[in-house]
Amino acid sequence: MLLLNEPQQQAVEHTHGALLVLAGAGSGKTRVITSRIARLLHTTPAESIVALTFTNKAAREMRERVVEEVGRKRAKGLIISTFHSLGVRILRQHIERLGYKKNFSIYASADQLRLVRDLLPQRNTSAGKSLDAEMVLQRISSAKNRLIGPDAFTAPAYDEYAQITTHVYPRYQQGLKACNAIDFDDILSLCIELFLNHPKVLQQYRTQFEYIMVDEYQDTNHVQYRLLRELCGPQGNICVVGDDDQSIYGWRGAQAGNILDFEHDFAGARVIKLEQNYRSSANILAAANTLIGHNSTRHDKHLWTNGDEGAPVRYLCCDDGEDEATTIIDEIHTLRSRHNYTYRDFAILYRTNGQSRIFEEQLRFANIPYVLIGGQQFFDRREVRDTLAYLKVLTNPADEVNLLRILNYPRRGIGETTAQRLITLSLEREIPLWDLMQAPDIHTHIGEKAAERVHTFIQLMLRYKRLFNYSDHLLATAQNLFAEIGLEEELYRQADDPKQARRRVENMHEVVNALASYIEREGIATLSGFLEKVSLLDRDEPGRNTKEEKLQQDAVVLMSLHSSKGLEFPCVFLVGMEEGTLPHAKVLEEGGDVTEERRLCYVGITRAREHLILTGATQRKRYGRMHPQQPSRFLTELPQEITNTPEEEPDPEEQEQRATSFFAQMQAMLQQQREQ
DNA sequence: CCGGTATACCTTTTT
DNA sequence: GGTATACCGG
Repeated sequence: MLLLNEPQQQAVEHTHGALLVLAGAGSGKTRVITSRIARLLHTTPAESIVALTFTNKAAREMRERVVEEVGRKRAKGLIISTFHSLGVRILRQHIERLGYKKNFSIYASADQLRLVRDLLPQRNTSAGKSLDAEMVLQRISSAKNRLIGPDAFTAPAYDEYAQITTHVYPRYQQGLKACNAIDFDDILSLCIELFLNHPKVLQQYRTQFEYIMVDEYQDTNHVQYRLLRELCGPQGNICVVGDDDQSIYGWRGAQAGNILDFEHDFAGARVIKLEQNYRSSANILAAANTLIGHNSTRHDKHLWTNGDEGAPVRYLCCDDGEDEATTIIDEIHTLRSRHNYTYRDFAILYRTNGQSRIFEEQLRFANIPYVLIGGQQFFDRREVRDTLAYLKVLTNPADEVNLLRILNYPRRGIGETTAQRLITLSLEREIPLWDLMQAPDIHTHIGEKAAERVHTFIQLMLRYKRLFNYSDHLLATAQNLFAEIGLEEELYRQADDPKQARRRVENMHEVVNALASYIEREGIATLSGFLEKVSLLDRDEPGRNTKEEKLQQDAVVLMSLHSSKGLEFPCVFLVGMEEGTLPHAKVLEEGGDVTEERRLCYVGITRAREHLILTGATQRKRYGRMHPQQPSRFLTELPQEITNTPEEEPDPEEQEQRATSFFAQMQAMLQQQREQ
């Protein structure tokens, strides 16, 4: 085991009071955190140590590292979780004090949108376009992140959508409450509300959480900052770790100011800088330092290494997107045979998830295994949402957004008209939909035929509700339910393309698999427990245990720059180095923050250990049309030798590689033909 | 009430 | 190039 360097050691030993660790990329901050936890465990019970991260993946990895260091037994009881998981954990215990029931649902984007759409006035914007629910939702979300409630919300005159939000926000919040649901932002803001209104509850947590650690502190937003303040109290032992140069979530309300202000926010705070880099070659670090030097407001840091110069960083300018992909595949073949890399040593990083498509196609064509991280959220896919909607309603019948969603899915002859009549009646009588549907006299309002169908539907739901409550066979019950309502058949019927249908059915099965592995992992498995996990977007969970996934282990990794933070790879391809892509056009148009785009690029560069290759194209297909592209401004901000490199003379060895890669392509092609 | 086609609009980044 | 909504005919 390697020794800690001097500043690392200091950070580990400073256990009392406030501590800020400014940890440059690759400076071993995870080791500091885990060593620190290990050290605390000598004197403190595990339950009083809390470590907060932003992603489930980071939390899981941190726990694994701690377990490696101190053993499973001593790590037991440690609270290592995301902010949101901790929030839900707190709310599960105390939410009744805030007027919600314990079986509350968590609404993520799709559910939220549905709710907002129903509340939106039927008029158009001044520009004549129909109202965009997402714009309203954005404003609600950002208000909640600043702890501004529906009553306190005010709109500047120039912001038309904020004006609308003034009316929608209060009703949105009422709507959530009526559905016994909270949205993502509520998870944290309701915790604050709880703490402010119930000091005793807060006191209980303050006493329990003796040591608090926060990873990626530069990404905290206002609510998270407040939550930390509340939890750690005036004298708290709080240790935050972060790097302002890697702050890339400003658009989500993260305040890099939190890390810049830490010293006077928390009295007597100690600051320790970690600048020695253990990850990247000197060439890669030079690129990183030069680029980030173009940002002005930041804690001054300079990464250095004892290591070698390493391979030169390269920039490859390609003709178009397809050429970019095949160029990278050639590079993978070359690097792999020269350096004995495995596929998982390679990562392809891009600005937007949409860029993954072309790489997927070409990798598949070249028969190279790959894994796609992130992308279209698994749980946002329609068939998955439909499947989950059933489970949500069965745990929380007040959840009318999802009740209406499944009322006529699969088609059972309860159309829009009937649904509207039910809604109206429910408002008139002030009875929840779920109860109304069981009323004996609804046929007089919606007609005999419709009433009959509603009756059949609600009887089915009631029956399964009982089964889920009283049967031990969670999994079998769910499977029976989906079989009985004929979800699979519906998916086949709906899809116009059999391939697409198969994918959707697979996704539906994946939900069942996720449920199965949840049951396997958890001692006491409940439907609501499962839904909670799902809502917290633990996107690595589904299928994590499937065989396919295991077989694919040795695979090239594809992901967005945002999700690459915290990871490292021997070989990194940073693709789409073009104006409009990185930096993204949206940021440039809206006069947004180019420095954040620069940090994003910096994050990408610093993921690389040995080989870093930047690529871009001179033209690219956009919305199906070719469009000329300009090289990214960030290329001019790198050391000159990277962009000046003339094409190398292809040496004989390389030519041989080309031949090999051609051979591989032929093989792939033949393989494909055989499959058809 | 349903399923088909026309069409508009679009793409950041994620807990 | 793809997807979500709008509208129309059965």
